[in-house]
Amino acid sequence: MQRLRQRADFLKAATGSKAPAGPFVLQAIKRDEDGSPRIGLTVSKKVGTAVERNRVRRRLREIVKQSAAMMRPGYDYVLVGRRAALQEPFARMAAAFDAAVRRVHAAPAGRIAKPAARH
RNA sequence: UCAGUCGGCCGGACGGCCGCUGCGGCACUCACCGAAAGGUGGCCGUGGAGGAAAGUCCGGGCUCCAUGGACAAACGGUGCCGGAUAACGUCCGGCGGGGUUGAUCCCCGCUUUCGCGGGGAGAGGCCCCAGGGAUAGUGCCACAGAGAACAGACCGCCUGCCCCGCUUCGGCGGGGCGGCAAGGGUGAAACGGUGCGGUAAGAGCGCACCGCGGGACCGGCAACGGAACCGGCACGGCAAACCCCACCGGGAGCAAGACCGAAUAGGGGCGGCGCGGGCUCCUCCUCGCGAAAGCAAGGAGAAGACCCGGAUCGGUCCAGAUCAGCCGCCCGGGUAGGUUGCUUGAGGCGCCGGGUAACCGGCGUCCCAGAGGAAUGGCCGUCACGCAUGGCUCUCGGGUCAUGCCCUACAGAACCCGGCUUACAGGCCGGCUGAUGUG
Repeated sequence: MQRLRQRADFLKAATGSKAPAGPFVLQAIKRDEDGSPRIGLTVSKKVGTAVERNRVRRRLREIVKQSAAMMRPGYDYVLVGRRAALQEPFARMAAAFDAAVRRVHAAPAGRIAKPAARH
């Protein structure tokens, strides 16, 4: 899984479709070519101290690893960590990520995808 | 054994599955991304957070910039002495001062004695000290109080002298001239403290003890300590107010710096094209001379080469300055981006030696994180530890079992070292002090 490293890639992904969940926000955008999917993680200082930010980053990265098959080639994904990712049970977070990937591809680019039938 | 305090150390262990990243080896010379520089991708082995990685408060290394050298000025910092160190505001050893506790000793009063009360000195323990200079100068010392830095007499005390009244002739009361600074009161601080003598009352006026100032000489590398003797006692505090003295300091920081290097814009050079003018070869027309070849004049068109060039500024000229179309190639600077700097270092460990110690020396041995939208992890099992609840037991301190929780406190390297400061669940070791128990 390739990672995003350039600031320009992150800014471009922010203009794509978005899927907010509790512990994170998923953004996705189609690239010009059909290479393997790329993923970037954003965990700002608002989330907490360096220790907490690192932990959020690691848990999100692990979820991405487990659900790598769902991601489509030619897409760039950016995962914005939220503070809830510190405490959320791992299995629930993984399920939320799978749902977010589906939502982000169902919605037209530029629109915010609503959570599907929240109950 | 427990408590307090000081110092040092550790800060979950083992295992399974799946990953990340540095290095080494082997494959691949292939695929992908990129204009390029360069990057990504396989398998095996191996390394992979801290005592504070934190705050960024000091000190260095390293890099670039500035600077002719030295000194001074300015600004900032440090400030007892000696040592350690690359250096420090750090560390070690020593000295001094203050606070608290206080063994012991001294003085005075009462007491037959035992002893009681008041005052003073003070070994030792613990804690604190921005601990140079107040005779270099300037400034400040509020309020209260009579008087506060060449200080004072409000209340008060005194019958020494004078006057008045009374008198039981002892004196008493009032006023004045004077004397005093002991007591009251104010204050952070009142021209040393306590006691005795002395006196009208008092006062270092005299004396004892204590304090204070000077001090030959002695000890110590020094800070400083001791001290014969002298002086009846003065010379206040604040430098964390300015200031003076001594010493130290150029600035910015790995986003330092070095190398590679697009697109676009801009810079320089070379070449070409285009525009205007001049001259001319040439072509055509008209006319003249000539027998002809040809010569000559005018007009029109016009290729190549050559020469000159425009605009603005300035009254004009010269000189000058600035600006100036299109295309191609080359060059240099440089942005994004990439690579590097990047981990072997005032390094860790062990032994020996020196030193009270901080620390230093010698020998041996080891290589111990190097990311970059930022690796060092995710999930799980067992055990240990902790907490909560419940059961059982019980010598009432605990022990044991089950379940649950946190799967752990503070906290995540960002160029590298030495310190300081701050945060920290729980645990281990040692020194000192005290209490208790046993022999």
